Amino acid sequence: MSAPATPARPARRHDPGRRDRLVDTALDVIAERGVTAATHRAIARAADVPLGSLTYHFDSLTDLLAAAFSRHVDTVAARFDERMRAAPDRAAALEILVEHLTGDLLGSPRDLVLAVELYVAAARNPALRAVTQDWMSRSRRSLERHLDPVNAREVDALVEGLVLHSALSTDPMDAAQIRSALRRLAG
Amino acid sequence: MSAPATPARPARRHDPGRRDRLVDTALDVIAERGVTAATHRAIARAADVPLGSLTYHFDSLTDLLAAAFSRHVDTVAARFDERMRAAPDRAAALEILVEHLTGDLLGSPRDLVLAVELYVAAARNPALRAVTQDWMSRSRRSLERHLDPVNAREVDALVEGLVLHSALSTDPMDAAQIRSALRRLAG
DNA sequence: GCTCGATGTGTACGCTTGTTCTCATGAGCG
DNA sequence: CGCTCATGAGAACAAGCGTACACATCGAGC
Repeated sequence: MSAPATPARPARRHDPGRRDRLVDTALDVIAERGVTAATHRAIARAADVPLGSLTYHFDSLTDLLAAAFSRHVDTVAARFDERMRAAPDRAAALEILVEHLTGDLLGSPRDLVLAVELYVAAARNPALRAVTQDWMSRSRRSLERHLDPVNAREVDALVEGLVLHSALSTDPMDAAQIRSALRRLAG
Repeated sequence: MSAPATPARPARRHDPGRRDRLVDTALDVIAERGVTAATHRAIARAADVPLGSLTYHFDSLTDLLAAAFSRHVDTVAARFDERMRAAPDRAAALEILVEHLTGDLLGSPRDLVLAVELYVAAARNPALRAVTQDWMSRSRRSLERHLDPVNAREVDALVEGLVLHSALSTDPMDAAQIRSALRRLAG
């Protein structure tokens, strides 16, 4: 046998789009095991690429994490803004927000975890704080399509708290409770 | 000279209360440099004790961090509950809450940072999640002295979100805004 | 078809980490 | 006093980390 039937690694020389794939894989690792476990080696293993490949494509681990979070924020913020833009009026906007919270966010543990992990990472890493602030400002701007700036800020804070509670508490609030609270605060 | 004039370390053999001091020092390190920087060595250096002393007094680093956060939660929760207990009625309770948020929490970066660091640590460490849940439930119970359970929960979520925003955002809300939002939600 | 620069690979280095281990010490008790 | 054992001290270890680097490989332009 000059060539093994099933090589352990497919010898992926010339792998265009690897950079992109690394960003996605990094996000997966963060979601599954947390930002502190998102090491070069863990991401390399998950993406099935050699260790050196990471430092070739990204100057540092922080760069890679920033790229990953940045992509995630882009995705979520764009989706949210699209929905808010489609709302005909304030009442509809609030209902969409409830749907967004209870359906998407609380429904998919992944996004919830990623949100908290971003807070975590940003709390100590200045390079990632820019991503968090981008997220906060885009979220607020979306809300401002139907709420005045001050109110948008209040609602945003409540949403952030609900997310945190849902992630860390044992018994999260249900859709009806969230709707009721949002209506009162946005009243 | 058989004995140096100023020994680098006072040879603190028999140091009763060292365990307590280690817990406090751990909290200081967490507040100043974050929970990820709170290593055995960092805490030992800050407390001016040898490295081995930490694993002697605490089975593991997690144990030490849990003890530290637990003590902090005790302090803050007790202080908060005392104030809420002293409130004659609902309106006064809300005002005290505003004071608590704007004065104590947002006034002292230390408590704010510790709150976020606890979220961070609990997000990944199951042993610390118990401390977070203890904090959340005590905070809610204090609020329930003047608010019904459902409302207490809503207010608690808003407070959590406000804390997070204050810690990570560039322009925190002022006391008047916070008061207004709390009044509306607790209405 | 050859060269050259971009990309991929694998190893190594220096460092920090949590934890363990052995030995020294001295306070409390008979 | 003398014993004993909880406590203190400091060195050591294995593991994991980010990063750097030397070498292989291949696509594209001449």
